[in-house]
Amino acid sequence: MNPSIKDVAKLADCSTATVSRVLAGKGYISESARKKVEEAVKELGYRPNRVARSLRAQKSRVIGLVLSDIRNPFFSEISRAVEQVAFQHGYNVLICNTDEDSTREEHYLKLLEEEQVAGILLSPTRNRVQKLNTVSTVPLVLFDRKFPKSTLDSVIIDNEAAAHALTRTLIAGGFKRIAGIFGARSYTASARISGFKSAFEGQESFIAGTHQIDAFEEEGNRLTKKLLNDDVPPDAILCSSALLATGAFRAIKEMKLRVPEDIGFACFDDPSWATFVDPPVTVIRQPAQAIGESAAELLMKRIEAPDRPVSEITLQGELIQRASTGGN
Amino acid sequence: MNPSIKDVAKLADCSTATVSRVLAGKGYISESARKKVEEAVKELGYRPNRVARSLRAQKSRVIGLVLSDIRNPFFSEISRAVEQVAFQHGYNVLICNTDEDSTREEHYLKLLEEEQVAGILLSPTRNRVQKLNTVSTVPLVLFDRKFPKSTLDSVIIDNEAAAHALTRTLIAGGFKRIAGIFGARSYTASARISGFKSAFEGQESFIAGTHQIDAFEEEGNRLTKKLLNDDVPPDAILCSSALLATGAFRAIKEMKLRVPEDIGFACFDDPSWATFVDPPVTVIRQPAQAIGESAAELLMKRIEAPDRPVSEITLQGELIQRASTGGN
DNA sequence: CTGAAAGCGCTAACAA
DNA sequence: TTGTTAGCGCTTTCAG
Repeated sequence: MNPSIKDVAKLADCSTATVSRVLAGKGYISESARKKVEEAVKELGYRPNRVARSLRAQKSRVIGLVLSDIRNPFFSEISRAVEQVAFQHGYNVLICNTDEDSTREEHYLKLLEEEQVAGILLSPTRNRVQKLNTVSTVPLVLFDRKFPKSTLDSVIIDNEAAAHALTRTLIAGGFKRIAGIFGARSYTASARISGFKSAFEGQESFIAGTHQIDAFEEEGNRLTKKLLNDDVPPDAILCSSALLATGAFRAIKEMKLRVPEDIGFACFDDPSWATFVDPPVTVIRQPAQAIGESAAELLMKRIEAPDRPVSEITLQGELIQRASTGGN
Repeated sequence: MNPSIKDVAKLADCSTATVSRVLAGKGYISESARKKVEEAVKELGYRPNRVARSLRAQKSRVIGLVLSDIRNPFFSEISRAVEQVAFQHGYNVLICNTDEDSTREEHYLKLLEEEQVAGILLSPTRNRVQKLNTVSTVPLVLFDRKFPKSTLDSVIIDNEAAAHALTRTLIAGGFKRIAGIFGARSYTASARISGFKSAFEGQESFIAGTHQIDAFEEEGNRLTKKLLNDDVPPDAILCSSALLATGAFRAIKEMKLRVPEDIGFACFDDPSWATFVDPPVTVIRQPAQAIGESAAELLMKRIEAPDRPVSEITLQGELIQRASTGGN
């Protein structure tokens, strides 16, 4: 058994309250007492039991970060930013991965609340608002995705504008039949689809299809092959995430098509390979770090002031034009 | 305030002990009592406080997974496997990201222990065994990396054999001056370096350099550019991880070199882009899923039987030969 | 079959 | 400046 505060008190010949005060560094403590306690702590290798502490305090210095896909570099980037901010405020971050599975999301949300975390950062998998009732008592900030008219803090990018710009780049490159591949039903997907669609207004190009699938690499690969084997295949493809794009770009290469001559290509996120494949890929880079930081800061504020007004922060994606969209 | 077990007991008109028994599903309970309690639970939306439970039980149903780099797909793959196994055994997984920073590693190890997790899975950042004294009381299983002569369970791949095979492929492709880029000091790096070196025995090719750097994309990029700008640059590069490889391959492309004509290339892990870049890259694919599963299973066993003998599981990497190593 | 009571390790009143 | 004490929410003897 690990030593408890009692053991320390016994060794330092004082009460547990004194030990506690020394540890917390508050209240009045004599120099001699402090010294004795510190020695005892060191000698026993004492470390406070956070579970007891949390039970007592009815909260902990831990926040939960619920990611919909840990393999998505966009989310890992965010998690690093979150950790950084949290650390500065004295919080620790525990990460949960839902793999876009709303059952697991619910499970983790419950777990985190039952673990009495101080707050939760979430990129919700689906559009079902009821879910969030399960964590009603815990400060919660949404990032990357939000709900239509929710009363929760959120940090997202202007997905509609970004999708619009990306699609327009493809149109400007001379592509006529553009297929869009988006993640499954979510606020983000809807917004991007709006932007995608609105980009065609008053243009000669048209939509060759708007697809929503699970945002996994293999799904993107499968669908792309299917589309390109159609009787009238699209002449350009837009993917709404790095994972989808990886699968799609692989499909294009597997089918020995040339980009942009045979097929145009553009995607969200800035996959690690986007600059060194042939040709480099036009992308919307999401300010992942800024998103993570803002979300974490918002959560810290919400924890400290649960009744503050709701903030909805919208950041802008950055269009990076490369050769895959032709034109220029 | 969330309802506590007392509230449930009051509403169900029984003692907290009865509620607890119903919840745990053990001990003798009358049908009528069970029903009343279940109704009360539902009505109040009661959810047990895990912190209190853990404090009482002196342990939790949570295991910690400490990753050295959450952005590395190899680790995210592992984390998914770990979660799957853990779930089957009724455990939840909390992920901590150290970014190869041993201070943060230590921090998280302490945190997890203080949070009374049931066990920890760790890919240790550095070779300092003392560190692990800080978690001496918690069941701990190492994966991906281990220590020379430790008394801890571990799951790794045969890094020496894998590096040997990968290097031999490069040599067979006719490359003469091969540079190896490895992650910073770790058991894994050492083993791979051994395999790298031993591959040259009795061969005409020789080592153009054995480099150890932080396993980040930018580092790989920087070093590769530097190497290729040398007076006598290497004619092939071997990278010991996907992240390093991404940076290195990007450097090669940025310098407009042709692979394998100007420079040979091979790496560990199987980056998502390895099949569709020009040319496809020869790799050692690590059985990430198997590693994660084995490690998690080992941990489950260790938790249930703390005194069982130490297991060291070694899996084999798979050589996937593609065009970047020339030959054939 | 059920309830009373103790106690996990810690902190915060309150008293001294 | 320090100690005593109560209690966070839960489970688990031990009696009944």
